[in-house]
Amino acid sequence: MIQSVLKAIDIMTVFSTEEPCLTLAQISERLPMPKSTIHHLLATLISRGFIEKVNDDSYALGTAIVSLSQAVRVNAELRDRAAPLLRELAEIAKESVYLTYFDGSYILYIYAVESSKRLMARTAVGEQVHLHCTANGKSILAALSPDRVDDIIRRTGMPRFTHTTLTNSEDLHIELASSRQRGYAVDREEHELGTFCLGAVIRNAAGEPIGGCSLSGADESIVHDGSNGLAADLLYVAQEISRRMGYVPATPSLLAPKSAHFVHH
Amino acid sequence: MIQSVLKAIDIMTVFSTEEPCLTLAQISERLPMPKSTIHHLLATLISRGFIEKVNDDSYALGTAIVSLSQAVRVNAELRDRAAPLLRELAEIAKESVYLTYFDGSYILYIYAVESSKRLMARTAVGEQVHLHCTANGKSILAALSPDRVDDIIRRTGMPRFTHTTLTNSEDLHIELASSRQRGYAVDREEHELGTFCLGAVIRNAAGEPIGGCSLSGADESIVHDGSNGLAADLLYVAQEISRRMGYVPATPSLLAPKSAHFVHH
DNA sequence: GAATGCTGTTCCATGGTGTTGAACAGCGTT
DNA sequence: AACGCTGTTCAACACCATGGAACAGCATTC
Repeated sequence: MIQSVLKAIDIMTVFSTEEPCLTLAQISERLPMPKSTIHHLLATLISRGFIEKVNDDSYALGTAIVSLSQAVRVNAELRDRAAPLLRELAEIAKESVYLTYFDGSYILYIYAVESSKRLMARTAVGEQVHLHCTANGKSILAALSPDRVDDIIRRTGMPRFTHTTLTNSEDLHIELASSRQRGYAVDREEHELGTFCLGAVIRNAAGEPIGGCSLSGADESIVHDGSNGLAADLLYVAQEISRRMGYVPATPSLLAPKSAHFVHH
Repeated sequence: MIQSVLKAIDIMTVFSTEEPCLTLAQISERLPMPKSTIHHLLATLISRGFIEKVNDDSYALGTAIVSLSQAVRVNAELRDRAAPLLRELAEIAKESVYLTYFDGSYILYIYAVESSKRLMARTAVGEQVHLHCTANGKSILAALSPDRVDDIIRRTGMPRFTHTTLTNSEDLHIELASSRQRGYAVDREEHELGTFCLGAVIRNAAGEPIGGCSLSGADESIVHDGSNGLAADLLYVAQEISRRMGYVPATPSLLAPKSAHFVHH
C-alpha cells in the first residue's frame, strides 16, 4: 500500500456533488493530514487534471476524471454493447432507460437515456444504490440464491427511503419470488417518490447476474402488468444484452420483442 | 510533485476504451517502471476500487472512477443545471442532444441524451474533441477573439477527420463569421461521416464561453436553416443555461422558444 | 514428464523522497 | 496599523517507496 497514493485518493473522495468546491482548510478539517501534505498532493493532482483550482482559493475535481471514465472496464464491455438497444427502448417507451452494473453489493448506474419526465436534475449515471429498493436491484437479487441475498442484505442493510420501501427480509423474499415468476422486477416508488420502474436482469457468459436495465417513469401506469408491451420489450432488451455478453440460456428463450422496432436484430 | 501519485495516475491513463483490460506485463512495457513498482501501485489502487482485477491475470479501471465523476465540478455546476432543459430539447427535436465543457483547448462531452439514430455505440460523454470540427466547438470559437482562436488552433492544430473538415485558418474564420451572424454553429459531417449538428454557446457570469450544447442527427435536414424551429429552440436552451450560470446579456435578448414546451420556464 | 518460458507475486535492503512543523505572504477585517 | 485568516513555501529528518532479485504458478514445449 503506497501511502501517498492512498492519501491522494482520500483527498479526491472528500469532494461530493453537494460540495464540489472546497478550500484547503475545508479539506484539512475533513482529513487527518497536515495542510502542507494536502497542498503537495493537490499540486500533483492538478498537474494531471484530476483536480482544478477555482477562484484562486478553492479546489474541485477536474475533468480528467470524466475522460478516464470512458476507459473503465464495465463501460467498454457492458455499456457500449448495451447502449444501442437501450436507446431504441427509450424511444419506443418514451421513458427514461437505465443500465446498471452489479458490483457484488450495490448497483452502479453506468448509462442512461433520460426523458424529460425525470424528476431529478442530476443524471443517475455514477450513482450507487442499494439493491432492495430498485427494480434493477431486485431483478438481480431474484437471480441470486436466497443465501447470497441474505448475505448481501446483512452487509448493506435495508434502509428505508420512502413509505413503500421494503425494510425486512421476509417481505423482500416474497417480492423476489413474484419477480422471478414475472421475469422482471417492479419498483413502486420504493427508492424515490414519484418514480416507478420495471427492471430486468443481465447475465454474463457464466449465467451470473452482472447488472440490469430498467424503464423508469413518473406515472404508475408503467408498472401495470400487461397494460402495454413495455415489460416484454424490456425483457427482450435485457435478454439481447445478456446474449451479447456471451450468455447462452439453458432453455432456448421464446421471448420476442413486441415492438416491430427490434425485428432487425 | 509526489512521484508515486504521478506514477499511479500514469498507470490509470494507460487504459483505453480499445484496451480496457491489460496484464501487468502489458502495462510495464508501456511505462518506464519496473513490474514490482507497478504491482505495488496496482494493489493500492485496487484497495480503493480505482483498479479491478479481471480473470486473475489482468487489470482494468474500476468503477470508483465512475462514482467520482458525479462530484466533478463541471458536472455539479454546469451539467446539473442544464440537464432538464436538454432533456426537453431532445424530446422536442427527437434527436441526440449534447452538452460540452470548454477546457481552454478542447471540448469535453459531459452530458448526452442520445437518440437511437446515433451511429456510434459508445456514448460521447467523456470524449475530448477538437473545436474546429464540431458545431459545439465552433460556437465557442465564434465567441472568442480572433487572437484566441488563432492561439488555440496553433496549439491543437486542425486535423482532418472527414472530407468536409475545415483544415485551414482562413476557412475557419470565414465560417466563424457566419456562425456569429446566425447565432449558432453548424457541423456538416466535419467530425464524423453521417453526423450533422447545430451548436450554440453557453456563457458564464463573466460573459466568457464555458461550453456549448448541440443537436445532432444523422439527417442533413437538421442543418437546413429555417426548415424547422430546432435552431431557435437550441438557442433558447443555450441562452437559458447561460442565464442559470449567471450570465446577463449586454443587450436583453429577444429570443423566445418556438416550441410551446418551454413556456413554463 | 521434466524442462522451459512465460506469467504475477513477494521479499528486503537502500537511498531517495514524502512528510511535517514552522515560517512566509497575501487579504480582508477589526 | 495590527490582527486573524487564508494559501503557499521551505528544509531537514525519518520513513517508506523503490526495484532488483528470487519465488511461484501455469502453459507450452521438447
